[in-house]
Amino acid sequence: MGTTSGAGIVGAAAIGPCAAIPADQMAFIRQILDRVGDKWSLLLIAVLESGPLRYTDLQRQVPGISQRMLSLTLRQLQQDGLITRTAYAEVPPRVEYTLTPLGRSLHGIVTTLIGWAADHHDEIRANRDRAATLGS
Amino acid sequence: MGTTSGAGIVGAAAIGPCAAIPADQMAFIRQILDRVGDKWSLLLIAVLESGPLRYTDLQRQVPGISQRMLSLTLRQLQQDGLITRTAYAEVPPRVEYTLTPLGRSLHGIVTTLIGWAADHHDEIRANRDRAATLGS
DNA sequence: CAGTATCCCGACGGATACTG
DNA sequence: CAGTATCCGTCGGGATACTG
Repeated sequence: MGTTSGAGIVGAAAIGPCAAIPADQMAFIRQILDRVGDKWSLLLIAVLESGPLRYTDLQRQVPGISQRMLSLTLRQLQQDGLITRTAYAEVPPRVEYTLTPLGRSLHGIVTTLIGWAADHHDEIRANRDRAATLGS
Repeated sequence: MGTTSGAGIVGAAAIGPCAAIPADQMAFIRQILDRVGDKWSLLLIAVLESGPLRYTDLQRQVPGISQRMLSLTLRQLQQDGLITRTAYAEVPPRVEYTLTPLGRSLHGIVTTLIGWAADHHDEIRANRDRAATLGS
């Protein structure tokens, strides 16, 4: 599918006003979304943008993440081939995590999403507050 | 995408190899991610791309979503100002949901993400399977 | 330093039934 | 048609303690 699938979806939707995304595509969209849309993946990818980071560095740069979730998320990302883990056999053990090319290809989207969040954060906040006020 | 703030984040990250995303930005990035990264929001936005849809249409076009989650997600999206809800006082009640301009601005990102998912789905699958095999 | 192991709670979300 | 109400299971994920 390469660069065609994305356009394929758009194209399909453009065929008719009610053209749904095919059910099978829904399935793997959800799979990717589950991985990418979890609480920490995107944040870790965003933070890894600027270069390799060690376990402790990641923990420091992503405030609020627990050791458990850091380990878990890193392993998932690694298994999906989005990051690589490199352990150096040294006396104080050192492990570095790096984005793979695949991970870097996602990073552009992450950056865009973060940019969108930054741009519209205030607007969304306002809408949310306004809805809460009207609802009360 | 972001016209100003996004560049700001990128710029900040570009300052130094270890420059983290500021903690306060982390906070609202997480807020946006929580909303956008949940199980159904992106799918609903994707489906609403092609125009207004009614409750039942949405339920049909997003296979697997329960009435409960459809209602809940729609209300959240509405409160955030990403979609509008229009009820027509007719004898068979009719309600239409539409993307707001804000929602449409997100939709571009959604499409990109879905395109990415489509493009790299096979690759990720392969990586995942390979990791599972090696691990056993 | 770089993790793993265990406990545990809250929410996310599905199924079902009911309503204006 | 367009929802709401209720019940209930699953599991994401935090806190804490321990290990190579």
